[in-house]
Parts: sequence; structure tokens; C-alpha cells
Amino acid sequence: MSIRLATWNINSVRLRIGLVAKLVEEHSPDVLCLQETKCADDSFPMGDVRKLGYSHVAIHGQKGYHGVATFSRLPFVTTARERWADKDDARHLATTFAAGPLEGVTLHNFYVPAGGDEPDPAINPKFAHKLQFLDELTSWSTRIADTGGRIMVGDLNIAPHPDDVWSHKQLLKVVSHTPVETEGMEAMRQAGRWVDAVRAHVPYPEKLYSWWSYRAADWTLADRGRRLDHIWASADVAARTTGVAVLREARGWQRPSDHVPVIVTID
DNA sequence: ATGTCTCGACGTTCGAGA
Repeated sequence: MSIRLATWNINSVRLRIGLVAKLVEEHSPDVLCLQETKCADDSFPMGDVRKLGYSHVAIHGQKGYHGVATFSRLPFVTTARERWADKDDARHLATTFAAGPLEGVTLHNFYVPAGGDEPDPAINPKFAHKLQFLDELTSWSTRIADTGGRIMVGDLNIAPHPDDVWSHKQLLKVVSHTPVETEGMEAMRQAGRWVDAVRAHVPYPEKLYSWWSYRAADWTLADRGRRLDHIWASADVAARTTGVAVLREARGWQRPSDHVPVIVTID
């Protein structure tokens, strides 16, 4: 039996619950991780999620900003909501599958800080926060590097490789692709012995994006995208992945999120 | 590439965050 696992920055789950339903109808993920849900836990559209067939739901939200949620058809037993970078701002959720093909596997759903506009931690506290978050992810990855059964997904808000952005040269000073971020992300990946499950199936140098700005008049025209949304796994789990899909077409749906779903299939 | 979304709030428009 194979499992489909999806991650998607939905940019308001209440506004786009219809698009979540469309994703489920068309791609039927067994596990769905959302970021930027933007609502408090008591406002979450839980009834809609259950109607979509997810009887196992974990949410970690707050009013207005950030927020993550994990839906599953497979039971999970433990839920952790860790505190990162000295803030309680609803950016992480961990669940461990209790039965089925992924039994014992822990899934971490992250929404890493965007980091503001100015890539200088001395003058931009949001960028300093992002770098601190990245440092903590690296320390955490080091601590769990020797364990198997790990998946981490989410909007990591960094496009790590020159072929993960439309123009490496033009984005070197743009937050999401600066050297301190891309090198930090690679250090984190190595510290945790994480495998980039998406690039395992769509190798470099093929261009691959998961986000296109709302600000472009026509996102398809210049195709100025970035790959900010990721699925990483420990080597044992990565070896079981058989394919990935980045749903570029979802950027053209009615009132879309600026991010598109990324899906991995695990045997 | 200063453009477009979403949210909450002493709201009918604005500032903040992305």
C-alpha cells in the first residue's frame, strides 16, 4: 500500500477550505500538512476537514497569523507543539503515526518565518528571528540525526539552490535566497542527514518552484517562482519514496494561495 | 519587482505581515 503525503501553504484555511476540498478530490492525499492557516484553534473549520475523510487532525494555530495543521487518514498518537526562537507563534506540529504503513514515523510540519524584506539581522528583527529559527533547526537536526523514521515538511521559506529560483543572480540579496539562508539550510540538512525527497525525484538542474508572488501581473508570463516548500526525510523513509508532484496548476485556481501543494508518494 | 493578497481592528479604510 502506498501513501500520498502533501504539504501546502494555504494562506488562510477558512478562506480556501474549498480549494483544500479540490485538492482532496483531485489528488486524494492520505496525509495533508497545511501552513499559514491564520486562525485560532476554536475557529478552525474542523467539520469540513472531517467531511473530507480525515478523522485524525492536529492543529496549532493563533489568531490572524501563521498556524499549521496536519490531517490524516492514518491514526497518529502523539502530538508535539514545540516552541522555536523564543516565540509561541504556532509554527510547528509533530505527529507520530500509530498504525499503517508509516507506523512509528514522526512527521514534522513547519512554517519557518519569512524574514521580512531587508536581509540584515542587525537592522531587521524579522530576519534575525528567521536566522535564529534556522540555527535551532540545525541544533535539533543534529540531536535526531541518528534516528530513522523522520519526515519534515512545510514552508521553509528558503529556496536552497540556484535552480530553485527563477534567477539565482537576481535573488542573491533577496530574502529567501541569500547565502546566509541557503548555506544555513544546507548545514541543517547535513546536520540531520535529511534527504530532500523532492529533488531525489526531480534532480537538479531542472527548475522547480512552489511559490509565485501575488504581485506579478501574470504569474505564468515571466514564471518568476521560488521553491520554498519542501519535503525532507531520514534516509530510511526517503528510500521508500517513489515519486513527487508539485501542483503548479493550483496557482491558477480561483482565488489561489501563492504557494502550490507538493506531494510525495511513499511505498 | 513597490506590485497583491490576508487579517484584525475603536472598521466602511488602514497598517502589518507575507
